[in-house]
Amino acid sequence: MRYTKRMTRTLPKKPALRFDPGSLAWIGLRLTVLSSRYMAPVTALLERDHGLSRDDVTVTICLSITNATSAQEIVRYTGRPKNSVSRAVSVLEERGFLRRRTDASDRRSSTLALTVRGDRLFDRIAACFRERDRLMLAPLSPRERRDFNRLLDRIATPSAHWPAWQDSGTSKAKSA
Amino acid sequence: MRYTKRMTRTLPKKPALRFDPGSLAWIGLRLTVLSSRYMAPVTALLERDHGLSRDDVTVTICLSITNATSAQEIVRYTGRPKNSVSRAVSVLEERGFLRRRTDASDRRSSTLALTVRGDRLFDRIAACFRERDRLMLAPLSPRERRDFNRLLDRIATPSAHWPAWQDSGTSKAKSA
DNA sequence: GGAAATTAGTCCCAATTGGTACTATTGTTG
DNA sequence: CAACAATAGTACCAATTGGGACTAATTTCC
Repeated sequence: MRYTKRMTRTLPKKPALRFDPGSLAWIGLRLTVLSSRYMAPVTALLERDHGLSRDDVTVTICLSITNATSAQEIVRYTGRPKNSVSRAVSVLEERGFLRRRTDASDRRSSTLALTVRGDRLFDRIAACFRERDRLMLAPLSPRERRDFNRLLDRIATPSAHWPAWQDSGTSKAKSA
Repeated sequence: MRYTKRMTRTLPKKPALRFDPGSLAWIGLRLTVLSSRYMAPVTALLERDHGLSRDDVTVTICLSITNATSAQEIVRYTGRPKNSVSRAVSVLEERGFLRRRTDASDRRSSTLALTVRGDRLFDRIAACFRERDRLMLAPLSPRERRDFNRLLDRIATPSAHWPAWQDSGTSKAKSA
């Protein structure tokens, strides 16, 4: 199954997989590849057209589609490092996309809320995602889409409580 | 990293979603969240226990489960920047995980192949992924797993040819 | 009540990253 | 075949990133 060096010039060589995709092997990796193919153009476009970093987008979305109202909650929900979230919040505030109000009941934290401009920004972000969703789901029939969505949900919901690592026998020794 | 057993005052507020997960809304985003919950512990563990960067892992996997034999093919397959791939290849070579041989038929490029040590490294990487897959698929029955896998494949296969962006009406103007 | 521990958020800075320019080699065209 | 274009891979370096120290506010525990 090796490529012969000769024909490599003209063909847009596509490394074939060495395992059966019909099997469950590497399902998480394949899911990750899919996710990155899905996201790359989205983040590229939002960066190019609106100067938004990945975390800017994450924070904006998080404030719109979850009930998170503080930086800490965004950190917990997204798993991003807290200084990155902090930075994104500052940027979004400077650019007038969100307002920060010190929480009266806990003056360490701030209550975050998108401004009207922030809402409009979110709308544009959401449009990108919807467009991308449409592309992704194109190969499936309406019924298959519902099935896929249902199964995805069954997997994704518990994922919030997955252990960081279920410490199987893997040794901790750092190999030289 | 456990939460304190007792959170008397501070409720472990979990930002609830503001949309129906039963609907198809935000399916790509949910998939991305799942992917990052899946991957984060894997990359953390491989970094901690073996000093492997994300790209080191990517390259090792790519050389094992695809037919890629050159840096360029890895670039094309993974979408990673070529200098990152180049760096990873150097690191893996220095550490004795792969061997680089100048391609006789095109002396610009090198033929890459994992060494025996590289194969063993891959085995350890693969074990991480399998463990993670097991966790991910736990909520599904055998039949549902096959269904999910089938639908994922139907989506993921064409994703290799998705356009970077299908230039919908979105303006290119950078909003002030 | 007060010392100690915990938490929200910011700041600093070393390490990583990835765009771009560059070298070397190969392909292409007249 | 000379000149030019394209490609594989590396080097350079500016920008981004994220770990950890730090401040301020709050909770816990005695």
